This record gives sequence, C-alpha cells and structure tokens, in this order.
Amino acid sequence: MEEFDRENVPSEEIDEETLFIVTQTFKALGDPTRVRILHLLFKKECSVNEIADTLDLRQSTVSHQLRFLKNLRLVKYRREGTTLFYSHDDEHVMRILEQMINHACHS
Amino acid sequence: MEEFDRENVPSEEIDEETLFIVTQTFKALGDPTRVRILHLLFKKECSVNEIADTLDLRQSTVSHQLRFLKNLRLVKYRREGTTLFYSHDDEHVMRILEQMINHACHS
DNA sequence: ATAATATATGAATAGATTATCATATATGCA
DNA sequence: TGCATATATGATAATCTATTCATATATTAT
Repeated sequence: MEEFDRENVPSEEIDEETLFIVTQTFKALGDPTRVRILHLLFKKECSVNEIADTLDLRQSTVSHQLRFLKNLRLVKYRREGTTLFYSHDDEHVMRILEQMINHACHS
Repeated sequence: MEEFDRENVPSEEIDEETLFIVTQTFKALGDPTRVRILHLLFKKECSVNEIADTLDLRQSTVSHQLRFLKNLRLVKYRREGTTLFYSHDDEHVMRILEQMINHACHS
C-alpha cells in the first residue's frame, strides 16, 4: 500500500476546475489581438487609446479585449484623470507568453 | 548610433509569422479535450481507442483532435499493426502546459 | 451646467470551432 | 479473398468568438 501526496500527483486526470482555468487562460493567449496587447503591456503600462494607436486597432476592440483579460486577472489598471493605464497582472502567465514567443521564433 | 542583435530584441512588435505560431499553439491548449489528451500523453504513449476510452470521448472526436495536434507537431505516432500509438512531440510546449496546470491548481 | 475627451457597453453579424454521425480506408489474419 | 478491427475523413449542425458601429458613461475643465 502506497501513500500519495494529494498536492503532487501528476499522473491523474486534471480536475474540472483546474482544466477550466487552464483552458480559459490559454484561450486568452490564443488570439492575435490579445497576444499583441499583452506583449505591449509586457514592456510598458499603456492607456486604451495608446494601445489602439500603437497596434492599429479600434478603441472598442481594445476595450472589449481588455475586459476579457481583466476578467481573467491577466491585466489591471489605474486611473489618472479620464485615462486608464493598463498593465499586466500575472507574472507567471506573462513569462509563459514570452517563453512561447521565444520558442516560436527560434524554431 | 546603437547596434541591435536581431535575435534578441524583446521590445518590438511580434512579427506576423511568430504571432501566428504562438496563437495557433495556444489555441491548441485552449480546448479542454485537447488539454486532456495532451495531459494523458504527457504520462504515456496511447492508442486512439485508449485515449477515447480513458477520457470517455468518441473515437472520431479523438482522431480529429489528434490530427489538429499533429499538424502543429505537438504529437507524433508510431504504428504497430492496425494500432497507432500517439505520444507528445514538443517537450517545450508540454512543459508550458504542465507549468500552467500547476499555476492554475495552486492559485 | 456644458463641452470635450477617454473609455465602456450592447447589439448585430460574420467567421471559426467542436462534436457527431455515417462512412471510408488500412492492416492483419483465416 | 473476405472479415474483423483500428483509425481517418467528410459533411453537418450547434455553439462560440471577434470585430464593428452606435451610443452610453465618466471625468475634468471652463
């Protein structure tokens, strides 16, 4: 008879909640617009319009996608007057994104 | 005047081809069925029917998803008689998947 | 209070994605 | 050759997604 550490059993099926979070997060990274936004925020904090201008996207497109990313807590913002400055809010996911970018462009 | 190493400039927009590969790969990881399949293949090589039985999926569903994953070179297979044994084929992406699973279930 | 600016929201639509069924193909064996 | 088994494929329908336009909301300054 063997004992298992419940925190450390890689050999079982993923539980439903974890699966949901994992796939939602990867889904967020599976869209070009969102990846471009996140990659921009990796470098610096940006306002909505800055993002739209830099990436040549409509303001509403950016706003919709930022909401999506904020729901997943991948970005956060701070207000300064009427301007909202967005920045990334999940170091680990950002590291994963940069890893994948490096993987992709050195392959 | 400064010189840049073209291979090492994190501060620019991602080129289109890299963006495509990155988002395609994340898209692959953004679906519960594919994540369950990959997570299973992380542990061991499996035949199509084994995957279907283990994960309670239709054979054709598994086959379609395996084709998807194979197009992205995330899985490979070897034949033994009429049986095809699939296994993962991208260590880096598998590491990223396992990282995200750990991130998700310890959060 | 009004205007100007920044951002968010809702509805609509076009396009993509997924699972399923039915069937085709391929291999091994009697 | 013909049958059984394993896997692949094609078409379809249901669902989901991303973008767009139009408009609403919020903040600041006059």
